[in-house]
Order: sequence, then C-alpha cells, then structure tokens
Amino acid sequence: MRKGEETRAKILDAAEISVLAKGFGGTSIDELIAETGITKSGFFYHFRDKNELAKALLERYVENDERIYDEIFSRARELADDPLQAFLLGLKLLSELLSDLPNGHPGCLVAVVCSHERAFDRDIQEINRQAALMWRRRFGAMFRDIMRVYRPREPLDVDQLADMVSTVIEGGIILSKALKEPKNLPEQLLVFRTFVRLLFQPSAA
Amino acid sequence: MRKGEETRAKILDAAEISVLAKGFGGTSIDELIAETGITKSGFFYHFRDKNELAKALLERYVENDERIYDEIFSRARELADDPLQAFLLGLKLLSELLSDLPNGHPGCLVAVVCSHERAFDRDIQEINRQAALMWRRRFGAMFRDIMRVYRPREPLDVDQLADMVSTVIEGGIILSKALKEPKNLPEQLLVFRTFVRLLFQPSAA
DNA sequence: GCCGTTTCCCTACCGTTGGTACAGTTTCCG
DNA sequence: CGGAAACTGTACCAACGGTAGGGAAACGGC
Repeated sequence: MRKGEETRAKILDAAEISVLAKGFGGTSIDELIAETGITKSGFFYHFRDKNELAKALLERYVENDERIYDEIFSRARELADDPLQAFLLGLKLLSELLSDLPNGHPGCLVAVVCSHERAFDRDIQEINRQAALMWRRRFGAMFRDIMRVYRPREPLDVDQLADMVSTVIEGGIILSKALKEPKNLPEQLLVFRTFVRLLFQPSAA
Repeated sequence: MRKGEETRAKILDAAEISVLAKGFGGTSIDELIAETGITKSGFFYHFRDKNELAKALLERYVENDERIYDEIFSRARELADDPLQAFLLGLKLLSELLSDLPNGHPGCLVAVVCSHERAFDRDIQEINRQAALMWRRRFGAMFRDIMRVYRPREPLDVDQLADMVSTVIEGGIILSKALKEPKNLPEQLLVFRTFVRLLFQPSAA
C-alpha cells in the first residue's frame, strides 16, 4: 500500500507541473511515465484513464489549497484580535507568500479546468464548483465577522465580497502570466487589501 | 480573395467556439473541417499548422475585444462629462452587456493561452502580453484623467489600479464558470465599481 | 473569352498519442 | 509461505496532427 501511494504521488507531481505548463491536452501519458520511470501499464494500473488522472489531480490540488489558506488565515487570526485586522494581515501574508515564489504562481488547476470545461465529466466540474464554494464560505465567514464590528461605507453583498477574493487571485494569476510579471499577482492582492480597508474605514471620524 | 477570407472566418468561428469550450488540445482539426464543410487540405491551405490557427484566433479575438471596449467607454464618455462618472458608467454598461449574455461569458482566449503557456511559441505569448498591456494603457489613461480631478483617498499605483480592471474581468470569468453562475462576472464588476467610487469619493466633506 | 491566381478537393501516407487486453512477474506484508 | 498489491512486456487499435502532391473549380483582370 505504501509503495503504491508513493508512485501515485510521483505521477501526480509530474502531471501537475506539466498540466499547469501545457494544459491537459498538452500533457501526454508517455511523457508522464518517462518522468516517473514507470511503464504505461503501470500508469493505467493507478488511473483508469486521463479523466481519472485529472480528477485525482484536481482533488489533491484543492485539498492542498485549502490547507494553505487554513494556515495563513489562522496564523493571521492568532496575531490580530480584530477580525478586520486579521483579514488584512492574512491578505498581506498571502501576498508575501506569493511574492516569494521565484517564478510566480505556477497556475491554478481550477482555472485550467474552467478553460477546458467540456473536456471533463461532471464529477470534475462538481469538484471545481465545490472548491469555489468553499472559498466563498471561507471568506464570507471572515467578512461576516468583520461586519459584526465594522459597518461598510457602502452596502455590499457578503458573498459577492467573498467571491472578490477568489476573483482577484484567479485574475491576478492570469494577468501575471500574460504580462510575464510575477509580482503582479501579489500587487493586485494588496490593491484589493486597500479597497477592503477603505470599505471598513470609519467614515467622517 | 473575398471567398478565401469568408472560409477563413468560418474556420476561425468554429475554432473559437471549440477552443473556448474544450481548450486547444481538445479542439481537433477534423472537427473544425467537419463543422466548416471544408477538407483537410483546405484547412491547411489557410493555416500552416495549429499554432498559426491559434495565432490568427488570438489576434482576431484581441482586436474584437478592443473594439468592444472602444465602443462602451467612448459611449460612456459621451454621456458623462466627468471622467470618474464616465468610467463608472462604462463599468456599468460593461456589466449590463455581460449580464445579457444568456450563457454567460464564453471565456477569454487570453486566459486560455495563459493556461497553455509552454504549448505555444513566443509569437502568441507576445500577442497575449501586448493585449494585457493595451488594457493597462486604456484603463490607466482613464484613471489618470480621473486623478486630474479627484484625489484618491488612498495612494495607489495607477498601473496597478488599471490592471485591477482586467484582473476582475479575467477572475470573474473563471469564477462564473467554476460556480456555473453566469451572473457572477457582472456582479464582480459592480463590486469593483463600488470600490472605485469609494476610492475617489471626497473624504469627510 | 482566355489565363493565371486563388481557393480549394482527393488520395495516400506517417508518427504520436490515448487507450485496451492480457499474460506474466516482482514486491511487500501478514 | 501465500496471497494480494504493484507493477512489466507485448501487441494492438483508432484518432489526431501533419506532409506530399496532383489535380480542379472559381474568380478576376485583360
């Protein structure tokens, strides 16, 4: 059992790098088995077909993503008592984390799936949807906490505000890649941070 | 010459729909020639290979994109004298336009290219970069106009602010697709609009 | 109404890729 | 030691991107 999971992980590692660089269509199984040092039969022992590889890949990616958010925002919550300050700190920590990636963010699998839509079955699209909903719940809860203490200067829907976090991250990844400016994503996050600060700043003190 | 361009356009039309739905890898030439009612030789008469199809597709897409932005924001500029009001109106017009698409935004080719990076040559990546830079210049000019009249409540880099427009649109497209909520993109645009209004609202009047 | 260019069609072929089938073998663990 | 898990090897298939080359309509200009 241990050995199997190890090989599986190696395949997924190679697949993730390739898929984020070349898309699913551009990632060949032959390439993956060469990278992993496995045979074709070995590959199909672990994954029935490419779709199942995609599914496992996306599941693992989303889990890992959630873990990173958990770490960053729970740490921010420890360092700041105030929910607004904690959130603003979390955004800053996230921005710094993204800034430290030497080649910029490698890309988001959720976005890759979105730009391949019809190529995947409903299972995968549902995982994708659930991932986006988890982000909404996560950041929505934070904004609700904030609104218990602060009144926004403009009335905004909490879910839409929560989605804005994901929007800025996903959009930032794309713009960073298009412009070939890795710093763009962390910068955009900080611009959004400024907007949030502005929104909850007490008006006319 | 006329006939040739017509066929070419038909191929590009079919390709655009398919690529936005299934990605480049998922779009087969056989499928395109079936859709267009052309033969394989006919296809390769128009495009040397798939990469050149991608290039032509992206070029056409970016041009069309620019035209839409031109129309919307020049109309907004006609309707409002004030640069801030014109920009806010432009965002609203854009949001309404996106709202009227029954199946939501079909997807952005610039984003598709970003999630396929290494699969394309430098030509295509350069077109993509130039497109993002054109967006930056376009919205940057608008924010500069605004700042000649209004003082932002928080100091923000103009280019970063301009990039935020593209970020929100690209990110909104992805989130709309992931969540299968077409209204998400126009909503996110309006949230961003609120942020911009807040940023340039005279403080403590 | 002829001529050349543009715009295709037809046929045949090639290497790569995703995937199937299935028999045999090694590795691990209880 | 035995049996399950984790593979290997070989052979095969259809779909796809792409090449090669020989035609044939259709169109425009003169």
